Amino acid sequence: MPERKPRKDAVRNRTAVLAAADALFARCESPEDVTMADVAAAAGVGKGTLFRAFGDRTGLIRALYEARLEPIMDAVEAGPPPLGPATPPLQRVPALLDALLCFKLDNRPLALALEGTAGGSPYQAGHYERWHGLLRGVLERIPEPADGDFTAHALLAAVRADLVEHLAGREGVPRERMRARLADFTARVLGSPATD
Amino acid sequence: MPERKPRKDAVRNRTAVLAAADALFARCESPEDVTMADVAAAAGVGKGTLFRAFGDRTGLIRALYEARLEPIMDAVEAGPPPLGPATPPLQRVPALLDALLCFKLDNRPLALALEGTAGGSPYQAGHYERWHGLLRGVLERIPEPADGDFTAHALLAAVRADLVEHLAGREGVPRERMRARLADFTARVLGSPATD
DNA sequence: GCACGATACGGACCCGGGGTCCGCATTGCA
DNA sequence: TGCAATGCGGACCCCGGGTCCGTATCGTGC
Repeated sequence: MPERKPRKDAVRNRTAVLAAADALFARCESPEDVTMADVAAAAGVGKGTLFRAFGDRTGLIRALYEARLEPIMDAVEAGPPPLGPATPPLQRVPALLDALLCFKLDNRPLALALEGTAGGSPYQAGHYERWHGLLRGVLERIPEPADGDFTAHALLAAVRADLVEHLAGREGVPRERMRARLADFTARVLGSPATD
Repeated sequence: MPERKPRKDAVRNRTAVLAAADALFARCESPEDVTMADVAAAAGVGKGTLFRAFGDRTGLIRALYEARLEPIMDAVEAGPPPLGPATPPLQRVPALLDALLCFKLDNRPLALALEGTAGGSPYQAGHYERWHGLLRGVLERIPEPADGDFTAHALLAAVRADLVEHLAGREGVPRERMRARLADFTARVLGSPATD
């Protein structure tokens, strides 16, 4: 498996496509009105190129998403508190959720596209597995919630892209308010009385 | 607006389509491999008829969903405790969520279809508004959760069709266990220590 | 610098599914 | 029984994801 190095034009095209797609998704109302042909055209590339580079639509979106998410994942896996692994669980859980929420607020169309495209649900998206595993692990280091597995699922559900979109986009809930609400909710789930 | 009564064959066809679609959705792996043409064929009807009766795919699914949901809605709006309006909020919230969970467990493909089809998210589905308004109203009658609006969203997110599908279908979590987990989670959100 | 195999390009093409249209059949009222 | 009005059906259109292959580009050995 010699992992032969790709041709120069191939990588150039790849990055061009990534950039074009990023721009298109950022400027769109709904992710499904960014078509593959659009992306190809915007990148000055043929559809074939696009599909060869990313396999299919999901692959493209995943690549974009991963690129954007990378810094956060780094911070989570090896960064300083409150995201990094050295953080005590009771602070880390809300920090993780807040980071996820902010990420989705900052990348609404992309997150929406990923969660809406990957086979109809985000639960086979790979990312989800990682986040869920992570959260679950942290939750299990505190005694309170009996079942870390389900709790992790339920907490992650509270920051799903379309809910975020609904609140932030449709209803115009301001960012800080959403963060506060989520923090509140998380605190309540963790058992510590927050506001009262 | 005289509300002219429909012809007899029209209503016959409508019910035939409903029945056929119901059967098809019940017997399918994923809702997107039930095609409109399939439904029409199974009902012994032309596509035109189908679209005339229901407008579009979403309309069909909504009609099916509503039919299935009706008994529960009745029980919620005018039934006895623990679902009916006479129930004290602290018991009614978990009862509502449990009912919703059970409903989605019993109608997995349908729920999946509805939440996955309606414009890419369930949040403009109409049903959602109702459930959310209801839950929010009940939540606001208890002092604990500061923001009933967000709390309602977050709790409803925990019983989303694709999460239910993921857990019950993919991971084979048994029904009673899911109900218990959800009850636990709900209790924790409501501030009352449940298991410990 | 050249020639030639390997690699990538691109856009015409295919396919499948949602949705439409209109000539024809059924209905139901006088 | 006759005649609108209403509904039927399936051929048809559109559009988007995905494929294919003749052609252009790359890059390596000489």
